[in-house]
Amino acid sequence: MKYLKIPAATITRLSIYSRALEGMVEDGTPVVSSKTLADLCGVNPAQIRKDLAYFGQFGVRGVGYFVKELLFDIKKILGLNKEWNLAIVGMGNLGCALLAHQNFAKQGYRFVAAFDNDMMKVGRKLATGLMIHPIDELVRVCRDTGAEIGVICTPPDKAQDIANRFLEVPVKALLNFAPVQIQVPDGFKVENVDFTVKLDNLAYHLTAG
Amino acid sequence: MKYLKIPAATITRLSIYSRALEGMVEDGTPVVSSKTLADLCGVNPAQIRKDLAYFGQFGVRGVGYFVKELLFDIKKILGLNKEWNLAIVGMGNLGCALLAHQNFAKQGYRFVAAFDNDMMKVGRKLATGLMIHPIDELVRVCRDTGAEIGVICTPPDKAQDIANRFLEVPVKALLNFAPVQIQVPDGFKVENVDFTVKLDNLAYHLTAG
DNA sequence: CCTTGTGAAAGTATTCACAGCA
DNA sequence: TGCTGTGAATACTTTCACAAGG
Repeated sequence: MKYLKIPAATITRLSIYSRALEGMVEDGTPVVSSKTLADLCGVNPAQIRKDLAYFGQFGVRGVGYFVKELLFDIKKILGLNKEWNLAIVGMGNLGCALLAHQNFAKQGYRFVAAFDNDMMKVGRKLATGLMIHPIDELVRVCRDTGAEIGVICTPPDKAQDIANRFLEVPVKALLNFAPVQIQVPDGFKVENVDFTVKLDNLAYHLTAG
Repeated sequence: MKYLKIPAATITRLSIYSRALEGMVEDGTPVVSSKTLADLCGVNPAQIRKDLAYFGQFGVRGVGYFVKELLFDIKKILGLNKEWNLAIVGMGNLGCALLAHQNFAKQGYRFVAAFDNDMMKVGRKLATGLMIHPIDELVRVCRDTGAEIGVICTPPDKAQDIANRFLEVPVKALLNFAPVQIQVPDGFKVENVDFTVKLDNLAYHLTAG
């Protein structure tokens, strides 16, 4: 496997392919062509083949891809052949909902630490058995629990400060639900989840599209 | 304003610019250069100028952009000079958290209808005064309440069926939190919010990057 | 002198089209 | 024959670089 810069969009699509493949495993579909998978994921078949080509050869000419094998290979590419430990900050409505959400666990993401600055919440035990810590203890608790990915669910004005604490752990990857752009040094990575940005796209589409 | 196909990425960035500009309005910053705004949003200054150029001329040479004016103009471009009515389906942890979330209201998005198939939930009144309806009533209630954007928070296997009902209303824009690709006809638009896709990106970065 | 607005250039990403192989 | 793997072609995006203008 020779080195080559992989487009970020390719990684995102691999993730989407894996969702579709998981569905096929459940249905018992043994083999799939790039055409069929493409239709399911709303992309061009050549796109799928190109995306996979960055990492090797996974198919059989004239046949297609073996679903289970391909899923396994994609998960391995993405680094999902291990569990990842998450630490979450901001136990408001959204934070609590994320903690309880089944999808994370299903995909191998596990919450190992939770934080909030509200003294009414600190010390409370969650349904999962997780205890809420004050934010001052973030660095220590993250180190103790082996947190690898930080999830930020605080109001926007707190987000950068929380991020800075994570950098100190160091936790090198952040999932940010606050509607601000977080600044991090090279080597760290932030993914933003901003619902209202998506809604704005829809609003634009309804207005102009 | 001459016609030209606008990149989807441009719309997403406009939305991000508007978040930064909102912050500046609060701080009382009167004027901003493309350079400063770019640093704040993590993009190239020329990118900002190009994005805006699709829609007209908004700046003053040698000076920059008047923050309030630019924010107003961007919001108008995005179609945010009106309120948008949302209908949400699936009142689990996530659905309830979204309903309660302040950001939506702040950005001019208002929930006007809520649905669930769980008979324990149907008929319950939420804190916002909203009543949970059974999904069979989706088409009627959406028409009555003037819902314009549908929000799907159901498990993945229900998502396409819900989408089909929305199409019938017709609600032409959907925000989908279920980790499946939803198929819709031309003219309809779906935006996906999949946390685990974002997490997979982070996992890849931690593994390979 | 500073910063916008914008053609032209560079850089990326996607799609085509077909050779290669089961 | 059918579908993958992939170079070549196309399309799209971003960045550069500078003229225009307060």
